[in-house]
Amino acid sequence: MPAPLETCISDLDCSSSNSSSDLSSFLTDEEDCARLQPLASTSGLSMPARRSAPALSGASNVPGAQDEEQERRRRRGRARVRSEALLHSLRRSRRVKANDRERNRMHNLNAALDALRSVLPSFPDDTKLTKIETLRFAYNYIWALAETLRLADQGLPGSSARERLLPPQCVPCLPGPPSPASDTESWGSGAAASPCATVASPLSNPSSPSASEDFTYGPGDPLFSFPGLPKDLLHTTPCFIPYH
DNA sequence: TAGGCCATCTGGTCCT
DNA sequence: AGGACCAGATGGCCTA
Repeated sequence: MPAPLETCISDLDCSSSNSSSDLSSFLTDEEDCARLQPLASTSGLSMPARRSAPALSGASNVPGAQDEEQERRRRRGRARVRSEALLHSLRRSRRVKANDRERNRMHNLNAALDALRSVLPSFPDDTKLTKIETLRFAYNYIWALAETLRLADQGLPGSSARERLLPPQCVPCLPGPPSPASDTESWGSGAAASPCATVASPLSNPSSPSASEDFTYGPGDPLFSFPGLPKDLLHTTPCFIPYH
C-alpha cells in the first residue's frame, strides 16, 4: 500500500529550507505565481506578492552561481505547487466521495420512511406525512395496536387475540404506552405525556400540525380511523404524543 | 413574503 | 484509515 499523499507531500516539503507557508518564497517566475494564486486562496495559505529575485551580492557574484540558485528555487517552487494541488484534489475527491455516501445514506433513510408510510393508515386526502409526522404517527399507531391487543385479550378469554388479529410476524415487541417523558425535548412539552383527558393532536391535520393546539379526541377524528381498531378503543385510548 | 419542509453539502466525531 | 453518523448551514420549493 502506497504511503498517504499527505506523508509524501510533507516529505517533499522537508527538502525545502523554508518551512513557512509563504509559498511565494519558492517562486521566482510569473507562471508559478499565477497558477498558485487560486489554490492558495482556497487552501488558506498565505500568498503575498511574488518575491523578486535577490540582488546580486557576495558569493552570488560568481558567474553562473546565481543562475543555479535561481533554478533550484524555481524547481522547489514548482514541486511545491504540484504537491499542494495534489493535496487539494485529494481532499476534494474525498469530500466528493463522502458527499456521495451521505446522499446515499439519506436516500436509504427516506426509503425506509416511505416504507413506514406505506404500512400506516392513509388519510382520505392522501396528504403525504412529513418525516416527523410519520415517526410520531407510527409511534402512536403501534401503541394503539398494542392497546387493541390488550383489550382483545381481556375480552376474549381462553384464546389469543393476538393470533386472531395479527399474523405471528406482525406481533411487535411493544414498549408500552406512549409516555416518552425522558425525551420531552424531542417529543414535545411533555404536558400530554401522562394519562390524560386532553391530548394534543398528532395528526388531525398532517399537512399543518399545530404545535400547541390541544383537543379532546373523539371517534370522529380521522386519526382514530385505524383499520382494524375496535370502535370502543376510541373511547379508551389515552394520550397521543403531542407536537412540540 | 414568511415560514415549513426538504435535499444537499460540510466538517466533526465515533466506530470498525 | 476510511466509513458511518450527526448536526449545522444553505438554498430551493411550496403554501398560507
